[in-house]
Amino acid sequence: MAFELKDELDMNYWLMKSEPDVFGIHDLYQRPNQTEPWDGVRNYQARNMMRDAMKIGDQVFFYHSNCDEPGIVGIMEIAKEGYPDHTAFDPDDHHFDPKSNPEKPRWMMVDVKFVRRLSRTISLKELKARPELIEMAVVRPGNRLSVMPVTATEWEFILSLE
DNA sequence: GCCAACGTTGGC
DNA sequence: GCCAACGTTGGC
Repeated sequence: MAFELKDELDMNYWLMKSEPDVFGIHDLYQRPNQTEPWDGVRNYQARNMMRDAMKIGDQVFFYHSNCDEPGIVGIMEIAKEGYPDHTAFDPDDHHFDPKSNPEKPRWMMVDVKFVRRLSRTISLKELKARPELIEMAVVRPGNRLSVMPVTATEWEFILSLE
C-alpha cells in the first residue's frame, strides 16, 4: 500500500536561540522571502540536529537570548534542510573555522522561514515557573545549546500560554 | 585517554 | 559586568 502522509505525528518541533541585537525575529521578518540561513552554529550537538533531524516544514520557536527579556517571541519553519555552512570557509567571517573546508565541511545549517510572531513574549522566567516544562532543556540552568528539540506536548502547552 | 586550561554562552 | 556551566583543546 504505497501512500505517504505527512501529518502531525511526523512533525518535529524545535527551539532555536538568537541574540536580538545580532539577529532577531524582526530581522527575519524583513529578509527577502522572510527566509534566512541559520548560520554560525559551532556546536556538534546542534549541528547534528540540523544535519540529521530537521525536515522541511518542521516548526521552530524563535527564542531571544542574552537580552532584557529572554524568551520565545515567534514561530518559524524549516525551509531548507541541512547543508554546509559556508561562513566557516571565509577567513573574514566572524564564524570562520580553518578546520572546515568545502570538500569536507564541518558545520551545517538550515534555512528558516518566518511564520508569525507570538502575541506576546513568553519569557524564560515564565517557562521556568511551569511544572509542565520541568524537563525542557531551555529551562535547565546552564543550558547553552542554541538548537534543541521540543516535544509535541511542550509545543502545544507553550502555545496555550500565549 | 585523562584532565587542566581556556573560551563561550547567556542569565542575572 | 559577573560568573556558573560546560564544551573544546592540547599536553602528557
